[in-house]
Amino acid sequence: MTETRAWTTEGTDVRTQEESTTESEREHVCPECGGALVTDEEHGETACSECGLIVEADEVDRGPEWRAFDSSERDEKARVGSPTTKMMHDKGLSTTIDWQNKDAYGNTLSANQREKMQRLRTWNRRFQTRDHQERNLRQALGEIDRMASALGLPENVRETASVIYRRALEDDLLPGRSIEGVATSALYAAARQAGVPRTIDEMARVSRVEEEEFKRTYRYVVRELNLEVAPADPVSYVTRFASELDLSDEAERLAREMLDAAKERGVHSGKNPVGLAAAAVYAAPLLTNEKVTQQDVSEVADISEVTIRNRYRELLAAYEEAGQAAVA
DNA sequence: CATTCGTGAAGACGAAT
DNA sequence: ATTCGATTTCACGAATG
Repeated sequence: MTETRAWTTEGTDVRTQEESTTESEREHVCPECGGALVTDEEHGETACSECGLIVEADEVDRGPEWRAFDSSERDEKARVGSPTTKMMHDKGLSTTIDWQNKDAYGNTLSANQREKMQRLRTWNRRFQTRDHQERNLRQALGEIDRMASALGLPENVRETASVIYRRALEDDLLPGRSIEGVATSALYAAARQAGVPRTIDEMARVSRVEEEEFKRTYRYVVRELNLEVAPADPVSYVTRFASELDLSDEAERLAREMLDAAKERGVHSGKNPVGLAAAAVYAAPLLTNEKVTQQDVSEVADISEVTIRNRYRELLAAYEEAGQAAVA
């Protein structure tokens, strides 16, 4: 396919052999016959002008993918349009309407016509912005899907996330922020709302944005959209942490119990729920004589050992209180 | 020796101004 | 934008088993 291209002259390659030799660079010489080398930018090839040997062929071929053997066939197969550009979101392929109230011959339009054109401009602008939002959305949804799979989040969470993202898009929250960041935030919020929260660290690990940007964007999105995201329930982390630490069911049950006791006593207000969950997952095995170090829990939960210590003191206190209340 | 515990300094965050 | 209070983290040393 590529080898024959050097000899064919069909398609949009209307330049003659002489033209291309004069306008192209010829710094190199053909290794086969010593003839001048010609770079054909349109087909992404560098070929010898004498023997046709292709020296470089792995650049982008901008020529047509079809071949035509006479002019009628060419008319049939050719698809027309301006060259594409990366400067515009739609690569310049969409309709544009001139601002001047002139027709194609330069004549001024009637008032009636002018009004019509004004309406057309309005609609055309709407289609273009809609178009670019569509692209934006598609990329974001792809990202949400990718991260959701990486985090093992179920389908309904992805749907919630995409709804949140759409709202962000409609409320013009995107300018100045990355698609990635907003997508990550939407997924994080959705997971929390669905009661299957992931920690900020887990999110940041699968996201393509830095943790700092992610947190900033998340706060912004929540505030602007008035999202109601209740503080995560520590209990929702317990199962995951417990299984990663190979805890017994007994210990896991105990951990939940302690968290419930703590919740009733309002010990958890203002504290990082992850830290509380970590403390419970550390404290429970102590009571069931399983060996789990603070360091183990710290690694699994991404919480410092100090915080585990602080929380678990409070947790034990609350649990004992609750226990005595139950006895009394 | 490993693990746990407690502390003070420092950073980060949200709220209020 | 700054300040303030609460929380979390880090680094360290001491205590415990």
